Amino acid sequence: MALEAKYNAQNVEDKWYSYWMEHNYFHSEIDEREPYTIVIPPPNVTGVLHMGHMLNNTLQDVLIRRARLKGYNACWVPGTDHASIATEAKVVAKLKAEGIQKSDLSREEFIGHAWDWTHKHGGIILEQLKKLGASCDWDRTSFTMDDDMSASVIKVFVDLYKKGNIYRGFRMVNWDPEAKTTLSDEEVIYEEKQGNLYYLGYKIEGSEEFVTIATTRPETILGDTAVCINPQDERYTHLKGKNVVVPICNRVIPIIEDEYVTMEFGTGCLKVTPAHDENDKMLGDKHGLEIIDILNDDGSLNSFGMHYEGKDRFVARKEIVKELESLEVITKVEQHINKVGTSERTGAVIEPKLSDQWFLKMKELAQPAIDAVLEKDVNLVPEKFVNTYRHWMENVRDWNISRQLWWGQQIPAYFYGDGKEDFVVAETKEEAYQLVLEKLGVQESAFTIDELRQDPDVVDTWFSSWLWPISVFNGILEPDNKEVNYYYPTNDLVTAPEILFFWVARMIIAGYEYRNEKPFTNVYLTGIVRDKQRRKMSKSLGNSPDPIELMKQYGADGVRVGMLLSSPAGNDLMFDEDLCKQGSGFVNKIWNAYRLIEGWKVSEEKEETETAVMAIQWYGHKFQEALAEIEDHYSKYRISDALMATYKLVWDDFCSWFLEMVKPEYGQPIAAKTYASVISILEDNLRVLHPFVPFISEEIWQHISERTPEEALIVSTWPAAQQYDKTFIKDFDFTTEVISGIRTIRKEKNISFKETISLSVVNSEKASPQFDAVISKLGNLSALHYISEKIEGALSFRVKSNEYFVPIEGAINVEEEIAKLTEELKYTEGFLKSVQGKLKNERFVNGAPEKVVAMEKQKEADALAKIETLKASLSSLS
RNA sequence: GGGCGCUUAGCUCAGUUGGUUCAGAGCACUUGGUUUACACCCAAGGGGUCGGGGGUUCGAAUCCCUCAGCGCCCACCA
Repeated sequence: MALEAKYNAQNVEDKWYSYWMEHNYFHSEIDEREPYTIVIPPPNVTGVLHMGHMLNNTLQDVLIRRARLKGYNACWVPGTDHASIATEAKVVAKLKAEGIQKSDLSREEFIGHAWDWTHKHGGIILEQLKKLGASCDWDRTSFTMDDDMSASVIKVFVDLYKKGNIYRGFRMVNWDPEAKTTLSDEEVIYEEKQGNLYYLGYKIEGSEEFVTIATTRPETILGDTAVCINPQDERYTHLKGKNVVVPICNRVIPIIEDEYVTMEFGTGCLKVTPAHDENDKMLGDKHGLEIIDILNDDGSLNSFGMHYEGKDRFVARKEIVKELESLEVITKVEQHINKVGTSERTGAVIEPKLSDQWFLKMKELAQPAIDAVLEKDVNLVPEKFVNTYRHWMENVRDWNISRQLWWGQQIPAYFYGDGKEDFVVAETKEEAYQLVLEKLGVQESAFTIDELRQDPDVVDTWFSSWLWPISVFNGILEPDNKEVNYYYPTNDLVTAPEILFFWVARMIIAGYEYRNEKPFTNVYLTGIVRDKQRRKMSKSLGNSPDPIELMKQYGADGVRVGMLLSSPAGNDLMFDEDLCKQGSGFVNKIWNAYRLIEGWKVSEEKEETETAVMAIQWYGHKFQEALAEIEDHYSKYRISDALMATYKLVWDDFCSWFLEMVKPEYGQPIAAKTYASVISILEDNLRVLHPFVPFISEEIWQHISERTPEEALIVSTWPAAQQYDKTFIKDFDFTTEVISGIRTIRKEKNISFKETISLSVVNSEKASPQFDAVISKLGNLSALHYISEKIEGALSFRVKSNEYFVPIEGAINVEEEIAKLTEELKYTEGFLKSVQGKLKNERFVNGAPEKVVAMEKQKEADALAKIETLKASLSSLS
């Protein structure tokens, strides 16, 4: 069957992906082999594939395919995340477009819509991953809202509550007025925003005097319950113990004293609004201040906002400024840059808000997770993230895990009264009921189960995904099951540094808490995919190419290579479509190399050529050298370097040198023995190529000969490391220099590559003649002579101290030649001078290691010899 | 404000404990080449005071100090 001249990625890729699926190669089950496990960072269930996923999953697939070839029981668990807030926001928006408000629906109805949405859009992203070639064990596909996953979350919640790690607290939390839910500290993004610092005069009670405070949020004066000064501040000594009047609402509030106030900032006089600022809350608690919350859940002002009631906080701010101006209490307005917290999901400006929420105590839980990373039980790659991780973990604050949403695991807390402590936590309502009866010490008749009210809130999405490496193997509900015991801990985790705290750190915590063991050994942190202008690729900027389109254009193999070409761990990837072009160019190169081999006629009678014999020997060594380098790169997770080493091995060494050497003369057959070696070498190349370009490698592999399903490349073996001869490689390198010299002469003198020439050498280097046949073939020589005297008037070049001559009638330009030689002489003399300078320096001779001194001496001798020959050549010319 | 990291060829980056092969790779660029796998190709070639300055050393891209620029993370300064 003749091969198509042009490689059709689309057809080939679909064909082999189906074949792989059909034969279940991706599926893993417990056996006697050592497992190698990766759990996918579950993408949002309703998300679509973006460039970050492409990078991430290409890396994971490279790792898992290589592990599979290395004989591990490779298991890559795929799945999706229900993404509580993100998905709920999408569903709310969709319903709104249909004229339905969330508040019009019951919880059950809304969740029904959410499931519809999930079923409709969910899993698209997983289908897209298949296009990329992701060899996930699809039988194990999990979803964080699967029944067993949710049950695991509930079990863990109850467990942590019982252990006293989870508590309910009335605390200052981050409130997203758009999603109308609280957020964890990690979900708040601080952005620098240009704002104003308003200086407001508060009238001192019983006096005509004013005291000036500075604020960036003038609307909050309606919630002020004190003004605070530093007791050290002599400017305000006279105010101690007095009261002031808040403008507009005319509330009388005390002046309190606290060291907390920075005298240098603003006026050194601080207004205290305990309901709307964490520090103010702290002051309020300390000084027993009243708490006045002026905001509704949607960010509009409530009745404490007086005539601004119902107006959005930002509208109210503007209008209040106007009123304050008219009251002439604004003494100054300064431009002020401050950091404003915004919601990671909705972008809304976060309001600090006091409310009852569920919190997880982190400090104790974090300790084993800190130790694990510091003791390198868990390796972060690159290592620079260890510091960041440590710093965060050592200063970790309690985690607000409740969300005022419906889409997610509902908190298993049941209320039976109106008191702060009138609740129980249990896995089921029935258990909760029993607990309540016990707690109250009453009979069933006194309190019915229907009177129990489950907390309407759900847990943070990350409170489910932190169990992911355990729960995908059902290790929470059945801690001693065979699967989790076999596959856990997993080997590698590949993810973005953005979620180091959100997810990675918490998984490590959960791992130690629930398995008493790390969840994975290595964490490979990728960079962010950016465009050429270094902007992060995002939907809103519209600067992200569509991965599916890219794969159509360049083939999945091409895009994989493109993604990997420039993505060192932890460094951002400056994505450029040209990288994919380079990738598909590489695929094309592999394809054509195979077309060449495939087209040869094979002859049993024909003898192996000397060149081919040397080529096969050399490539054997070269391949091993490259393999060692590739392995080294892999071991350090330098995947792009491993790819580049493979790229050069295949393109330069295999195609440009090896194939050129074994290639039979035009129209001639190739010796059967040579052919067999070429095929074997090609197959080894395909094995190391496979993790990077799975499709074309399988295509060629299967085309080489008929293979049974057991013999597919995907489940074949990684080449074994062997001893190799470095000297042999070095000698060959010398040979390539000679060939380059011949090519240079041909080019300079315009001698066609088809025209044979004769070469003579003065072999001062005593170079081995073993490669002479190679030189003859690749240099297209008519003859190769060893001579002892230089040839006058011939074209010449040097490799080290060897001199090569190509006698061509009248081809030599004496002047040019003299100029060239003079220049080289000058350079060599300068070089000699610097070497001799070093050798004359006693401190160098005494201080440097012998090896280095000997080397310098050798350099000196070489230079002297070279100068001799150069001078001789010059004198013969002139 | 605290912490971490970066600065090497036009671009993206390697450069392991200072010393063979230390100034490299890929891409881009220049020049020449297509009847014989591939123009998504072949061959040859040009290109960098290793951010600036200072120091340690016989010797520094590599170690120390300092300055400049950039990036990331964390932090409640109104």
